[in-house]
Order: sequence, then structure tokens, then C-alpha cells
Amino acid sequence: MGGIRARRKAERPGEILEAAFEEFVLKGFAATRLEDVAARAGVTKGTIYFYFESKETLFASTVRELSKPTHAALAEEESDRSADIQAYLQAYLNRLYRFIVDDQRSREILRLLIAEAGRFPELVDEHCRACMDPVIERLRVRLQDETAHGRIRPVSLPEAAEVVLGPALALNILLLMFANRRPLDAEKFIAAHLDLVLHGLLPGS
Amino acid sequence: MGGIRARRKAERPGEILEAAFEEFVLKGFAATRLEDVAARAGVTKGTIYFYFESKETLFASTVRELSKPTHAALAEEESDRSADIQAYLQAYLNRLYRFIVDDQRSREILRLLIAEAGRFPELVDEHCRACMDPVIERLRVRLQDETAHGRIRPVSLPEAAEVVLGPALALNILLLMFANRRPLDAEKFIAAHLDLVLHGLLPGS
Amino acid sequence: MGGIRARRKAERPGEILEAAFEEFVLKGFAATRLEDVAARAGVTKGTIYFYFESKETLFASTVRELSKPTHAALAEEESDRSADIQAYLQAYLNRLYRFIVDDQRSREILRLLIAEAGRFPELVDEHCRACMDPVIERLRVRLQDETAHGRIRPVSLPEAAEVVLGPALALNILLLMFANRRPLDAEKFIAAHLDLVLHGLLPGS
Amino acid sequence: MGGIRARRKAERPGEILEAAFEEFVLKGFAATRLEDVAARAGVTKGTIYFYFESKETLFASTVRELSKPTHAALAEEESDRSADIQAYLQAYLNRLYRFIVDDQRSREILRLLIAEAGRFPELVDEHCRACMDPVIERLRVRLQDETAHGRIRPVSLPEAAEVVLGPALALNILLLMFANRRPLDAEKFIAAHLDLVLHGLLPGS
DNA sequence: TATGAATGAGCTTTCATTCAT
DNA sequence: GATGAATGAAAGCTCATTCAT
Repeated sequence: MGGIRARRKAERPGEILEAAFEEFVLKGFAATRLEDVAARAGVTKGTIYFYFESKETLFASTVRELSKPTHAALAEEESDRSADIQAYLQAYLNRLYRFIVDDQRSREILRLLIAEAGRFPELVDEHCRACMDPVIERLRVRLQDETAHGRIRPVSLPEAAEVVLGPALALNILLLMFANRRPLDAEKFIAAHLDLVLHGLLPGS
Repeated sequence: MGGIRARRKAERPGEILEAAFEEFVLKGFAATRLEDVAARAGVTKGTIYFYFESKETLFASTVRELSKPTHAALAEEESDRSADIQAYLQAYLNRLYRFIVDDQRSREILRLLIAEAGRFPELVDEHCRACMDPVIERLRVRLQDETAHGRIRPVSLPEAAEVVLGPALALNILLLMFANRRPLDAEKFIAAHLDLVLHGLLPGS
Repeated sequence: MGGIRARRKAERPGEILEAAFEEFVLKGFAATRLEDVAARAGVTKGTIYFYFESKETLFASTVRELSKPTHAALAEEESDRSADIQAYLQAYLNRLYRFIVDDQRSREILRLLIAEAGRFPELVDEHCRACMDPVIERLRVRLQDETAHGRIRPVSLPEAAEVVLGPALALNILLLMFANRRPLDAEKFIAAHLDLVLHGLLPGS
Repeated sequence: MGGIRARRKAERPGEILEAAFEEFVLKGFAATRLEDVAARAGVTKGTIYFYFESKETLFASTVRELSKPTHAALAEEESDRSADIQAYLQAYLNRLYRFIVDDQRSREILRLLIAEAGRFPELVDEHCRACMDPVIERLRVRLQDETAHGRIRPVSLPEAAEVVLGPALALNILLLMFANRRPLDAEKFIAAHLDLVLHGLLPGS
């Protein structure tokens, strides 16, 4: 008594969030039917309302809850802070791209946020504060440090950090828009990104 | 013959598309009510169906029709093909950013396409073929030519072209997501973009 | 001038009625769209309203106008009134069945009347007065005459006349209901009808 | 447990079908408003869709469900199979006419089927297989048997069976078309039917 | 005469939400 | 806790009808 049953109960909200996420990703906020979410979670419509106030609350909870792993992962200290900027950037970008290329879930969260930015502005802000800002900020700090020591050319900050990360966000968007309909060689893209960011286009400038 | 009525008639579809665009941008596809579109266009619901088959058709027509000016503008030959790569890129990026920073309409079209990519994949493809591909392609050709003459470092194509343009797309997305809630110094971003792309981070590499 | 054009004009109402009939038969009163009628008649919706007050008027006019040929044909004196009852009945039923078996149009009019009897009761009455009553009445008169002269068994009138004609109406209905989905050997049916009506089931009774 | 709510719940679909039937009979399929059905059943529009997929499904279910009593009654063995053909036919036709004359409901079902035969052909077929065919078939078998033993004149089958039943179907239609606007002496009609079928018109033929 | 753009009431259908059980 | 029958407020869409041209 209270064994598997209790565990199932405790997992209910999580199962509903999983189901909701899949449906929201598939159809968007407005076109998602709570009935489908319920069916996918193996409960009934009423149960959703036991755990969540409304469809909007469910959406917000879904985004918040399912971005947590990404937040956590992005928050981890990257391996080698003492490496030179070249090695650092390489590791940094590689890590970032893992989320973009391999983690469809975090990509879909971004899509939801872009799509529903009008309806959930505070959610967008929250997500960016938790997820994008630290990533940019850490790069900004590093670039500032490198500049101060004259190890890289002087750059305008924080814009340069945003520019450096720009292509990653762009790839994210391209992958979202074309699903699998267009060939995008992610590995070559990443290599080209690193190369360009380090050396620029001009030879020995 | 052809008095005020005829003039109004000829303008009806355009007025409806204009109204539809504003509503779609505000609410997204699913949440937009045709009644609101009609009211905004100064007609009744029935009139919309006189000109457009369905809500989906109206959406597709809206995106297609309202992207035409952007397509046309992007298709124009950029001023100075004979300039060196530095001047060329500067002009090229400046032009591109005009669409991104100044033209809210084309930015909103992009948001609609990202948001509804699942429901209108062919529309996404169409728009990219008409709007993004030529821009990338022209840059790719130029970079190839520059590489062939040894005027820039050898780069992997077409990825390098996509990477070069990446920050522009990224800025686009950031502007979309934050509307006016965050300060984004576009001019500095553009300058940093051009600088980075030309010279890279490393000094005199 | 005024040749083919004038003739076309004079034929307009008739062409509309033809088109309306085909649509009403296909879809029934409520489900028929005036726009389809107009298209079939080669005119526009507005033109229908020039000739007919409303959809209901059009329906009534269609039934009235298109039953006229049937009325006329049924009103004609049947060939041989001086023949004996056997020959008379044979000719009589054969004529009647021509309308039922061969004339899909008059069959469809009947369907329309049955289907819309609730909405157009006066139309039903009118049609029956013009189309069914005279047929029954003529038979009733003949049977009365035959009875009076003792040439047939004494029968209850007018019921007997209605019973004699009953199978014809029944075949009409069966053809309506099954379109061509069921095999119905009309010729054998007619022969059996005549045989039964003349001799009954019992042998030499 | 299972209080008033549970009892009502179990009866809901039946109440809706009952209400739907009355509306369909009154207005026909296309002109019936689901709102009226709901109001008549004492529920709201939404409730109908909880139990039935669509208006078409509701119509088909209505016809199917409400014909069941008739099917069942017609399927019962008629009382006296050992009686001679005359007594048998009398009992047989009397039973049949009970459905036609007394049972307005089954008459209205027939009207619905004739009216909507174009839209619901499979429903027509189904109804006839369940409702008309067995009646005809039983008579055919009996007539065949009688013929084999020489107890009735040789007749062409199955046409003769259909002809024998024809006047009953015809009366059905007449009652449908004229509601109560015309005097139709059903009892005399039935008597005349039986008399004619047994003896025919000709004396001592 | 004839057109066809425009209307607007009304249709079927959907679905977030509630609440008695 | 959980259910699911029921609601009711829309939503998308249709179409008979009108009327300026």
C-alpha cells in the first residue's frame, strides 16, 4: 500500500508536464487541446486542473520545468578556465552547440518562446535571464579579461560577446525552421564558426 | 463608371491582408479571430471569405503578399560590387541590418514563420528560397571569388557565409523576443559584427 | 440585333428552372445552394432574384413547371376506351409505368415532394390534384362502370382503384430509394402486377 | 452511488435521439438545427457532441436506434403459419398495416430515408435489409410453397410478392404526403387490398 | 437586365473549464 | 485525488438576400 500507487501519484504532475510539452511543441499554445495532453499523460482532463490552474499556467509551468535541465547544464562551470582563449572558445562553443544540435528539447523550448513571446513576455524574460544571459555574461567577462591583458584585439563589449554567439543562435533557428527538410552540416558550421571568430576573414590582418 | 465603389473594391483584398497581418502578428495564427480581422479591415466576416478560401489561405496569402516588398528590396543589386571585400561587406551588412533593425514588418513575418513552421512548412521553404537564400548565395559567391584570388583566408563554403550572416539573424531574433523590453544597441552590435567578421578575435593572426 | 440575344433572354427563366431542378434533386431543398444553381444555369446569383422572389419560390416554380409535361401526358386520353377491361388495364398500367420506369424526372419530382412535404404542403396537394388524382379517378370511373355491368367482381370504390395502382407507386418508391444499387426487374414486376390485379392469387375463385 | 445524476446520464443518449428524431421529422436533415435538438432534449449543444460525432452521425444513429423496435416486431414469427393462404395473408397484411397505419414513427422513418436517400444510401440499404427484405422474403417463401402445392395460381417470384405488398407501401406514402389533409379510409383500403390480392378483378377467372 | 461585392444572421463544431460524484 | 459528463462561449465558415453599378 502506498508503494507503486504513491510513486505514480507523485509522478503525476511530471507526466502531465511531459505530455503537455510534446503537445505544445507539436501544435503551439492555442491549438493544443487539453484533452490531448490528458490522453497522452494517461489521465483525464479534470486531473490536469487538479494540478494546474489553467492552460496558461500549464504552459508556463511546462516551459519553466522542462528548461531546468538545460539551465543546470549551462550553469555548470566549463571545464578549463585556465586554457588560452582559443582553447577556451573551442570548448565553450562546442558545449553550446551540443545543446543546439543534439538537444531537440531545448530547441523546441526556444521555438515556443519565440512563437508565444506576445502572450508570455515575462516567461521569455525569465528564460533568457536563466538560460541565455549567463552564457553571454561569462563570455563577456572572459573577453574583457582577455582584452585587458592584450591577448585579443580590443572589442566593444558586451556587443562582441553577443556577436560571437550569434551564429549559434542562428543555427538554432535554421534547425527549427527546416526541421529535416534541408541539409545543414552542423559540424562544418561549428568549425567555420570557431575559425571565423578567431581569425576573421582578412588574412594576417 | 468605376466610382468610389470600384476603387474600394480593388483595394479590399489589400486592406484585408493588412488587417490580417496585424492581427496575426498580435495573436498568432490560432488565436487570431477572423472577426477581429474583419473589423480591423472595416468589412464583415463574410467579405473575407469572398476573397480568401479559409483562414489558412488568408495566413499564407498574408505572408506571401507582405513579404514581396522585402523580396524585391533584397533582390536589388547592392551598390558597389567592385569595391574590395571590406567595403563590400560593410555595405552588404549595413543593407541587411536595415531590414532587421528598421523594418519591423519583415521581422514579424519571420516570427510568424518560426512560430507556425509546423503548420506551414511549405510557406517557410518558399519564404527562405525567396528571401534568405539569395542573400546567402550572393555572399557565398563573393567569398569564393575572394578566396580564389587569395584576398581572404581560405574558408569552408557555404558554411562560412552562413556563419558570417549568423549574428544578423540572431539580432533579429533578439529584437523579436524582447520587443522593447531590453536595451539592445543595434548600431554597436552591427559595428562589432563587421569588426569581428573581418578581423577575428586574435590579434594579427 | 435581338436575335440570339433575345431568344437567350426569353429562355433564361427556363434554364434557371432546369438548373434548379437538377440541384434540388441532387441535394434537396435546404442543402441546395443558389450559387450552384446559378453556375449551372450560366448566370449569376443576382439573376435568379430577378426572376424569382426567393429560394422557396424557386423551388415551387421548379416543381410546378417541370411537372407540366407529366401532367399533360397523363391528361391525354388513353388510346382505347372501348376495349374490354383486361386490355384497358393493360394499356393503362403500361402507360403509367412508362412514367415511373422511364421518366426519371417525374420520379425525382415525387421524391422532392415526399421529402419536402412538411415545408410545402400546398405544393404536394397541388401536384396530386393535377397528377395523381385524375389517374385514379379515371380508373375509378371505369371500375364503377365495369362493376355496374357486372363485368368485374363488385369492389369497394374508390379504395379498389387506389389498391390497383398501389404497386406502381410502390415500384416508384423502390426505384427512388435504391437508385441503381439493387436489381429490380421492372418488366417482370409490371407483368406480375397486371396478372395479380386481374386474376388474384386464388385459382379459379 | 448512482443517484439521480447517474440515472440521467444513462438516459441522455436516448433522450437526445428522441429529440433529434422529432426535429428531423419536422424539418428534414439539412434544416434541422442542433440547437433545437439540444433544447428539446433539455441539454446544451455541446452535450450532443459528447455523445455523437457529428450531425450526420446523429441522424444515422437516430434512424438506426428508433427503427429497432420496428425491426424486432417485424422479425417476430406471425401467429399462424399452418393456416391456409387466405387466412395467412389476412393475418399477414393486417399485421403489416398496423405498422403503417398506427405507427407514425416507422412511417416517418421511411420518409426520412426517402428524403435523404441521396445523402445516406448505406442507411437506406441497411434499413431495407433489416426491415423490408425479411417481410418480402417470408411472403415469397410462402407463395413459392403454395405454388408448388398448386394451392394458388402459378406466379412469377419474387415479383409477385413485391406486387402483393405494393399497396401497403403505397398507403404508407399517401399517409406521409397528406398528413391529415386528405380523408383516407385505411380500413376500407386494407379490406380492398386483401380482396383484390386474393381474387383479382375478374369474376371466376 | 444583369452583375457580383457585400452583408449578417445563423450554422456546425470545438474546447477550456466546472463540479457532482 | 480523480473522474468525466456537462456547459457555454466562441470560432470558422456558409449562404440567402440585397443593391450600387
